[in-house]
Amino acid sequence: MVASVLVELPTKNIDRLFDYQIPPQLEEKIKIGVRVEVPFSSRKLEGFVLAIKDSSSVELKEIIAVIEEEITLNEELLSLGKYIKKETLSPLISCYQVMLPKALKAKKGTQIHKKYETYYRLNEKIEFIPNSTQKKILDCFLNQEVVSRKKLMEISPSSLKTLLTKQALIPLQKESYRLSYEKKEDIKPPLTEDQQKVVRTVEKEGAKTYLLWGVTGSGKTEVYMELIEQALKKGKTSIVLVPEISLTPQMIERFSKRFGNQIAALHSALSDGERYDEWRRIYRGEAKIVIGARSAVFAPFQNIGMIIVDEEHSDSYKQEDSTPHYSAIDIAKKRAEYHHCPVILGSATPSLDSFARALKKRYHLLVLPNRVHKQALPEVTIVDMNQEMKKSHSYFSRVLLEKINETFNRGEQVILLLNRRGYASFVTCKNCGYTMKCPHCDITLTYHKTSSVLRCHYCGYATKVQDSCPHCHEKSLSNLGMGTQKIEEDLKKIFPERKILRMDIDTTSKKGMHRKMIESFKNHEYDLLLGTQIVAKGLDFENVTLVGVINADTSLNIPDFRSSENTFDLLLQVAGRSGRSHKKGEVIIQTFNPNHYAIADVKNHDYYKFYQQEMQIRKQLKYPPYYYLVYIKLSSKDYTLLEKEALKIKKSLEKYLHHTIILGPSPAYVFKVKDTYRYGIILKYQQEEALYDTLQRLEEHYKSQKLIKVDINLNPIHF
DNA sequence: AGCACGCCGACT
DNA sequence: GTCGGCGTGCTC
Repeated sequence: MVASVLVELPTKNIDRLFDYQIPPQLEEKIKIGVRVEVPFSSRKLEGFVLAIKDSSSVELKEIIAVIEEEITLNEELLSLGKYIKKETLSPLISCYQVMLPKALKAKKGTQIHKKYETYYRLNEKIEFIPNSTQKKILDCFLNQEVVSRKKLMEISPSSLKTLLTKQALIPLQKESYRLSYEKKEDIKPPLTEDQQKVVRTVEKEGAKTYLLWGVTGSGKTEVYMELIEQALKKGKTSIVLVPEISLTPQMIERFSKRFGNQIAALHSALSDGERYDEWRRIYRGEAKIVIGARSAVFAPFQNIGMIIVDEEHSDSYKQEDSTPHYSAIDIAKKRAEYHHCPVILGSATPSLDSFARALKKRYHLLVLPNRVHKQALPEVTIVDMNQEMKKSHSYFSRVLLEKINETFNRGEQVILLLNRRGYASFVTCKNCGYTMKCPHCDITLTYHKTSSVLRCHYCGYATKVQDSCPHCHEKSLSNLGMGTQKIEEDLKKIFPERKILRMDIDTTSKKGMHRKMIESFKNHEYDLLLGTQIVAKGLDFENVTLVGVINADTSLNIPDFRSSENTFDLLLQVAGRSGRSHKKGEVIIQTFNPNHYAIADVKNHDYYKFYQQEMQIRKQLKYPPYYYLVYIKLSSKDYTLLEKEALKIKKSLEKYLHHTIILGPSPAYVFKVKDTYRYGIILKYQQEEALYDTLQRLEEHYKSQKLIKVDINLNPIHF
């Protein structure tokens, strides 16, 4: 017997099947979908068996071993991989690789395995005169005693090899880290009428995609849990997707209280061994509910009864950083189709895309218009910082300080948001808050320090940096910035007798720290929680009655057509942290753009009004959901070659795509990374028959090229 | 990704 | 002329 194996090479230039002889002792274990180890040109590789046949036309080597007998890609996942390949123009192997945890690479029976990486140190005994590339490698050892293989390979694989044969470098193995996780049990409250109505509708309507639009504090999680319970009663499993699991510890806690060890949580803090165990529990059907980030959508369940995507507007559901660039929401819908089950997309601020579909009845719209405890949504006050800055030179307005003080005196707690999204290099006026934008794309211009030029990285428009503001003519253009640390210090000076807790990447990076901080704030060990986006989402503290936003504007300045949407979402979400229980809540939003609709519409919690205004702009400027986008990223170490090739690609795209707007090539937002230059081409289209074939040819043509890399991202989030 | 093969410049 | 550096191509 012969097995056709899709080999797992890290590069994409091999994405095809190789035939192997199945040795008699493995005949029973080899099935379609299993992961195997095979010899491949003088070393071992892993791969997936995709076909079994009687004979082959070439001389064959034998399969070495089956890596994991138990967990295989079933029929559904095998066809899902092909679907992803088609949708994302990615190599098939990468589509299967995203489905299974890396931990499966561990041999069967390994519970905890340590991860090692190759490093090198200098061999002092060897002396020779290096050439220039070799010297670059040796220079890496000036500051460090050991340097990773990865880093040296980036300089020059062949020179590294030469140095190794000369024995100028000595290899050694270094260990990486791992983490852990826990669970407990509990009870449930009765559903409100609104919640019951939603549950009944889903029961009645069945297998559809639903958009659950529920205001903050309306109890979406209770609805999710009820729907999952219904699925459990029918003997079915459920998948719950959350944006970034480490940011939603409260969600996991509620689920584990209700469902105990029926849940499996897949989060980034799991060690490979733990992740492996969770996957086995899922595969064996011991776990019935999976809660996890994007990749949990591939949970290998047999009979799915419910798929939930919480905070569906979150950009983390799209895999942007590596191939395949898939959307977990699309995969969820595809899997739901297969299993004939509902998909619930939940949010207080649905993405424009989803809301537009709901209005067109392509999604079934479900609404939770009220908060659970009949509490009104918090009152929002918008503070014009243009006026404030003239009076006091502080970034705290007087009204914010007053309100903080009052809240403290009532024995209640405060959350302060420092909106740090968008601290990129854009130029803004300190006097009037004006930000330089591209006249063609309405996108914030990016400041390039080296050439002192402002550039639009959508279309390539460039202009010299002026020294005075074109709006108010003051000489006060700058790229401002302040950190949570500075604000924490100032707050401590203003309220010396109060306890202040700072939460940002710096303070929560340590394992378990985030959860611990949330606990202690909940227990009122602190009066004020100061943080970045981390404090805006999913947190539920009943004693918080004031939310303050120090700088609502910064995220408006991100050079991204979604910046208004992202700003509005963030503000509405953080506002929702206030007055969630029986006490009335308030929100103070400080801004230099009090009339911008992304800020003004937060005052009345008016999602629909914001939606309508933003849709108009999207229509005018030809952005989604009116137009589809494709981002083609080109990268190379050779700048001239890249520039030449980018223009060539544009020309050829123009030749084949007649109903598409082609922007660029323009330098990427981060133009040069590790000596690699990056260009981008953006496509905008509504209907383009030739698109798929053209992009496929482009991908095909460049996939074996070493000097130029082409990365195609359909419906991109970031550019 | 590795490794062989094969082409071109520097040196016994 | 040969040695060894680096680009090209193949891997069941």
